[in-house]
Amino acid sequence: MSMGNVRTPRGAWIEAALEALAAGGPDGVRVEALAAGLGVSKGGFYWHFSDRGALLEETLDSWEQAGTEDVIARIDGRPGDPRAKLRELFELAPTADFAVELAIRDWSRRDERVAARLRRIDNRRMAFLRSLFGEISADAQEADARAMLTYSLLIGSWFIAARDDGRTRSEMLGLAVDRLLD
Amino acid sequence: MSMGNVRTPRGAWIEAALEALAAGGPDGVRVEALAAGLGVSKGGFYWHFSDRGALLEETLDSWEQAGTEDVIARIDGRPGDPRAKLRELFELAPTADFAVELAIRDWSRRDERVAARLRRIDNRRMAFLRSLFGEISADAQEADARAMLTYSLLIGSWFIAARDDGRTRSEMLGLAVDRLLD
Amino acid sequence: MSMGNVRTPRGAWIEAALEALAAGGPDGVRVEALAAGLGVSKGGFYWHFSDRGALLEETLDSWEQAGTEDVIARIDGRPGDPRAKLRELFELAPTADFAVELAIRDWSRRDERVAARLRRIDNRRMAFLRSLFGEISADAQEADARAMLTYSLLIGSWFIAARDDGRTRSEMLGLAVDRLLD
Amino acid sequence: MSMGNVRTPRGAWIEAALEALAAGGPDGVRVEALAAGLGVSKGGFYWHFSDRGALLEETLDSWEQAGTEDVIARIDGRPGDPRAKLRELFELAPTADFAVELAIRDWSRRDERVAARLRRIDNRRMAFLRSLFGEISADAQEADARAMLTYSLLIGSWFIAARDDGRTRSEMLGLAVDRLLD
DNA sequence: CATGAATGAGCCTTCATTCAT
DNA sequence: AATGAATGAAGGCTCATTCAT
Repeated sequence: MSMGNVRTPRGAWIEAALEALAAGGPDGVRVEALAAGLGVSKGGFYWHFSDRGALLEETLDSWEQAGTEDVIARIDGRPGDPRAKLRELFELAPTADFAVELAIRDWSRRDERVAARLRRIDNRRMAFLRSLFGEISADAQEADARAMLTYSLLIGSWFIAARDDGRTRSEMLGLAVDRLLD
Repeated sequence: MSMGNVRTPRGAWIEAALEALAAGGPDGVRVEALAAGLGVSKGGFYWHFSDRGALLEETLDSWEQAGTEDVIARIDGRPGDPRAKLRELFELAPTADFAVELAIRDWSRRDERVAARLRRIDNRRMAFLRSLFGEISADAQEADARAMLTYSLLIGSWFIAARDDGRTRSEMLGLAVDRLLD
Repeated sequence: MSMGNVRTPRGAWIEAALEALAAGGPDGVRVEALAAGLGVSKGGFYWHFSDRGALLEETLDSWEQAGTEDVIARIDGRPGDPRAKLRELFELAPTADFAVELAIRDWSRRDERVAARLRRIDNRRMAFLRSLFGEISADAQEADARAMLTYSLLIGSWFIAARDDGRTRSEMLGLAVDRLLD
Repeated sequence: MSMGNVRTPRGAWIEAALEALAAGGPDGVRVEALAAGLGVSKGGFYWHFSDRGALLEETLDSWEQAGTEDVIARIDGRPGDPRAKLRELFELAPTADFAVELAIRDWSRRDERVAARLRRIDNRRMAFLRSLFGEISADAQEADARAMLTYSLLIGSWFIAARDDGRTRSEMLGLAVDRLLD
C-alpha cells in the first residue's frame, strides 16, 4: 500500500514556487517557468490553482506553517540550558529556507498582507527568544531587549556582504553570543 | 548664468528610479511608469539613457556615491567621542534612502554585479565602524567583532517587523548600544 | 484520419511570411501584420516560433527546399531532348515564387547567411543547366559558359522593366534561346 | 576664392542616403543613422528636407541624373567600332553605384513611382544598346533582341552568386559577348 | 543652421489567463 | 488531469517628426 507521502501535483507546484521565490523574489514566480521546470504545460496549472495569486498565497501558507516552528523546533527539542540553546541558534547553517525568508522579508515591504504574515512569525520567534532569555535574566525588559538584539543580529548577519577580510560570519557571531550571554 | 533643468533632466529620471526601486525593487523600475510619473512620454527616456539597463546602472552609481559616505559623513563630521558618535548612529531616523538600500540588498542576492557594489559599500562602512571601535578598544580583533555586530544590528533591525508590542525599535537599540559600548 | 489544421498551423505563418517577404522584403515580415492577415492575435505567434528570426529562418528553409527543386522538377520530369527542356525553361510563367526569389536575392546582399543559402541553390540549378548543355555540347567549358549565360538571362530578365515598347519579355527570350541553342 | 564644389550640406545628406540605400535598401535610409554618420543632429535634417520621403525622392533624382548617362557616357565617349564598345561594356568593373542600382531595382518592385524611374533609365540604356547593335545588324528586330539580351545579361550576371567553381564572371561574360557579336 | 529634448506610432516579446478537446 | 493553442495587456525599444531656443 502506498503511503501518502508521494508529492501531490499541488505540492510540487508549491515546492517549485518556493524555489523560484528564493531565487527571484515574487516576480520570479512565473507560471510558465514553473511549468517548464515541472515538465508540465502551463495550462495545467489552472487545474490546481485558480490563479497565480492563489499559488503565491498557498506558498506563503506552506512556508509560514513550516517556518514558524523552525527556529523553535530545531532548538527547543533538544535538552540543554538556555545558554547552550542560544549558542546553537547562532551556529545554524544557512539553509535553502533562508533564501526564501529573505525574499519574503523583502516582499513584505511592498505587500501589507505579506508583512502581516511576517509579523506573526517574528512575534512567535521573538516570544521563544524572550522565554530563553527570561530563564537567564530576571528583568523582563532586559530579556526583551536581548531577544530583539539576538533576532536582529540573526537576520542582519545574513544581509552583510563584507566578509572578504577572512573573518567568517560565525566567528563574529561567536563573539556576539559571548557578549549577549555575558 | 546657466538655468539648467529646463526640460526633464537625467537626474530626474534617476531620482524617479530610486523611488521606484525602493517601492518595487528593480522590476519596479519601469520606463513607462517613470515617464508617467514625470509627466513625460516614455520615448523621451531614450534621449537620456541608452536603455533601461543603463538607467539602473546609473541609478546604482548615484546611490553608491551618495550611500558610501552617508553614514560616515553624517556622523564623523561633527565633534564628539567615538561613543557619542556610535550612539548617534543608532538614532538616525529611517530615511527614504534606507528603503533603497534594502531593495538593493535584496537585489544583490540575484545579481553579482550589484553584490559587488554592495561589498564595496559594506567594506567602507565597516572600516569606519572599525576605526571608531579602535578608539575604544585596544584589541583589534575585539574592535572588528564589535564593528560587525553593530553593522549587522543596524541592518537587521530594519528587517524586523515585530514592533507591535509597543516597544519601539530605537528603545531596543538603545539597550544594544549600552551593551556594545559597555 | 487526422484532420490537421484545426487552428492556425505553423505552415500558415510560413506561407504568410513568404507572401510578405515577396511584397515587402524581410522588413516587411512583421509579426503583427501577419497575425492580422491570419485573423489571429500576434501573441499566438510565439506559440509556434521562438521569435521573428525563427520564422524568417524557417521561411527560408521552406523556400530553399521547394525552390531548389522547382526549376529542375518542373522541367526534368517530362520527356524531351535537352533543347526542348531548355526552351520550356524560358517559357515558365512568372509565379509568386519568383517574387519571393527576387526578394531573397536582394536580401542576400545584406545578409551573408542568406547569401550562403542562395549560393547553394544557384549551384544546384547551375549543375542542372550544365548537365543539359552537356548533352548538347561536347566541350565542357562551352557547356559551362552557356549554362551561366542562360541562368543570368533567366534571372536578369526578371529585373528588366523596359517592356513598354510592346515587345514582350518572352518574345525577346525566344530569340535568346535560338542563339544559345544555335 | 573658393570654388563651388564644396559639398553642400544638402548634397552630403544625399550622398549619405545613397550609401545607406546601397547597403540597406530604402528601409536602411534612416534619418537618425545618416545624421550620426554626418556628425550632425537629426533635428537638423528637417532644415534641408521636408521629410524622409523628400530625401528619398531627391536621392533618386540625383541617382537618375547620374545613372542615366553612366553606361552611355563611359562607353560612347571613346572612339571605336560598336563591337569594341560592347566588349568594353562587359568589362566594366563593379562599382559602388551598382549596389545602389540593385537596391533601387528591388525597391521598384514595391513602389510604382520608383518603377517608373527605372523604366525611364532602362529605356534610355536600351536605346543606346539598340543603336550599337543597329550598326552591326541591319535587322531592327534582331538588334532589339540582342540589346535586350545584353542588358538582361549585364543586370542578371550581378545577381548570380554561383561563382565558386573557379570560373570568374568576366570569363563567362566573355563567351557571351562572342556569341552575341558573332 | 542646428541642437537638445520630447512625442507618438509601431513593432517585438513576455506572460497570465482562457478554453476546447 | 492536462495539453495545445490563442488572447490581451504590458512593457521595452526605435525612429520619424516637431519645436523651442
